[in-house]
Amino acid sequence: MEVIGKGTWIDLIAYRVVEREKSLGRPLELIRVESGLGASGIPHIGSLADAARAAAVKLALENLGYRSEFIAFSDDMDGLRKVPQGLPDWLNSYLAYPVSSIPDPFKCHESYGSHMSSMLIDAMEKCGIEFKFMSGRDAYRKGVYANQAIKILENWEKIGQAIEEITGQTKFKMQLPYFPICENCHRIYLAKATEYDRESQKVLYKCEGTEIRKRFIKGCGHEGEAKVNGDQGKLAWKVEFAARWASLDIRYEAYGKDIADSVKVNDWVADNILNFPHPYHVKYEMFLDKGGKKISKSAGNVFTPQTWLKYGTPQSLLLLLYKRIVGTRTISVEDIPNYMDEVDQLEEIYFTRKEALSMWEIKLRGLYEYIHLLKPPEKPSKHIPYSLLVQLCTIAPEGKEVEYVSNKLKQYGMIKEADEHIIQRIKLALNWSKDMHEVKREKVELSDKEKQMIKELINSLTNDPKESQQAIFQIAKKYEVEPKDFFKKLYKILLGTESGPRLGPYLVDIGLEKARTILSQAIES
RNA sequence: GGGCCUGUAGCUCAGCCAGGUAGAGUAUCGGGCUUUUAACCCGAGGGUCCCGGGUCCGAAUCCCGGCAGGCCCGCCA
Repeated sequence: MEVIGKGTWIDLIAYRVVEREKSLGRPLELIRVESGLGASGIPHIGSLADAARAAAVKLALENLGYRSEFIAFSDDMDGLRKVPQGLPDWLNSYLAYPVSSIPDPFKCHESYGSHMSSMLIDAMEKCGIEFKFMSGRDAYRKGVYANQAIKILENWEKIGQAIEEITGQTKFKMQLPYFPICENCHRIYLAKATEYDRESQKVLYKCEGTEIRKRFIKGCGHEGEAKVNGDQGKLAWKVEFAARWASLDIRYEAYGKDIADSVKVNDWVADNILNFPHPYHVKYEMFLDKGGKKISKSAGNVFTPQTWLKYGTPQSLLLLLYKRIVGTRTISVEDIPNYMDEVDQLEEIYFTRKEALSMWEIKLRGLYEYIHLLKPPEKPSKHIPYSLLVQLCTIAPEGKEVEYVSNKLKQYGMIKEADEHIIQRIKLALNWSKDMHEVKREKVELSDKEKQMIKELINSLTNDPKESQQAIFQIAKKYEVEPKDFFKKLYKILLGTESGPRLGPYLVDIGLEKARTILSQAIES
């Protein structure tokens, strides 16, 4: 069997795009792919997935020998329909405002919309993804798809009929698929446009109000007109993609199953009204949050790419997104160690298995190249299991974690010197350990005898791990207590668990001063 | 009402989209670490790949039909 590109699903999509374009007879000088960047809420990992995968298809097309471009398109003309959890209440007074007209609640960007887009852009940049940015507002302002909008509005009744046939929705039989921004109250969606004037290319509207998310929002009653060629309003989603595809010559765009109906309608509009064969599509399932200990406890905390990057490398995040496209993915911070180790496994395969490969290995090597955006490193890095780093971080004395962990790694003979790469990994594992592997010391019930034993231990601790270890046994023997039980109590006090690392070395590692403090506190309570 | 996803070891899941010897982590059990019970290291057991048909030399994987759980859309975008 002949392998396409790097052998992954990404290559298969690129291949199918090219084959389809050939059969349509369209020019192949430039194959443009697109991804929409949501601008109305905090970008989820799923938002990054859409963009990262489109970027990968672009790379695959180039790898197959075609020129390609990836456009990341910010939907910043969309109105705010719901204030995301965790954002200030005053945003409620901006409901139905285009997100590009709402002040940035974080005060660092031009608008609410640009703040949200910039969070996604930040994640893309951290992953090394290259893209060409476009803003919806700019596109409307410059009249980028004025011609398409005019064609759509001229045929609005035909389209309304098609929308009913495809989705059962009858709304657009009674109004234009165009939402003017009310020039009086500056909100979108509330004004109903029922008439299109071909001569002046204007839409006549009345700001009546509408139901958004089961809540009726009253309009201001203003009657006005909006010029189609400009940013006085926007096309409804049901037709907007089509206009965008046709004017930007988009050949591929993936979509989530939540907007499947809109895509169907847009395909019809592109094919039948705009005479632009719709782009090749792939439908993907949603990402579902599984949450994770501390993370999910704070309300309204969506799983952002930034959250992932706090614990994992960009490559581990891209692995999550590129591994496969089919099927629902549930994501959790608890999975990150697995993905980190899996990246190392892929690297191992990439650098050791270069010939006589099975399809399986070809795919994995391809996957490794894609998580490096087809620019894999020349040499493998040092592999240390993430779980080991986490464990070392968990027992590391506070404030000196990186130093402690790198010293341990040296002792284990795993590294000679802690370079930048290792230190980075330790920091990620440290974040994970702090948030996910929390040491919770609860009050431990102690008998007077046990208190006495601990007091004696405090006095017998020395900087020699062996001596300290022996001290525990000697004290247990002296008080005629099973060493086992004494150890249990000590673990409980120090780590909140019933078992743990060899205590002598551990006590020395955390520092005698600190060990004594913790033990003294336990006696006092 | 329409569409989609999932079902694999006790548990959590990978493998399925391009068919080729059934995998990992965890739990369990056994062994190791010259006074611990290790969170460490080595090893073992553990499977009707949800059920039933079909295609194929060959099916966890592709097709058809069930069963069970979940998700999305249904006049917001």
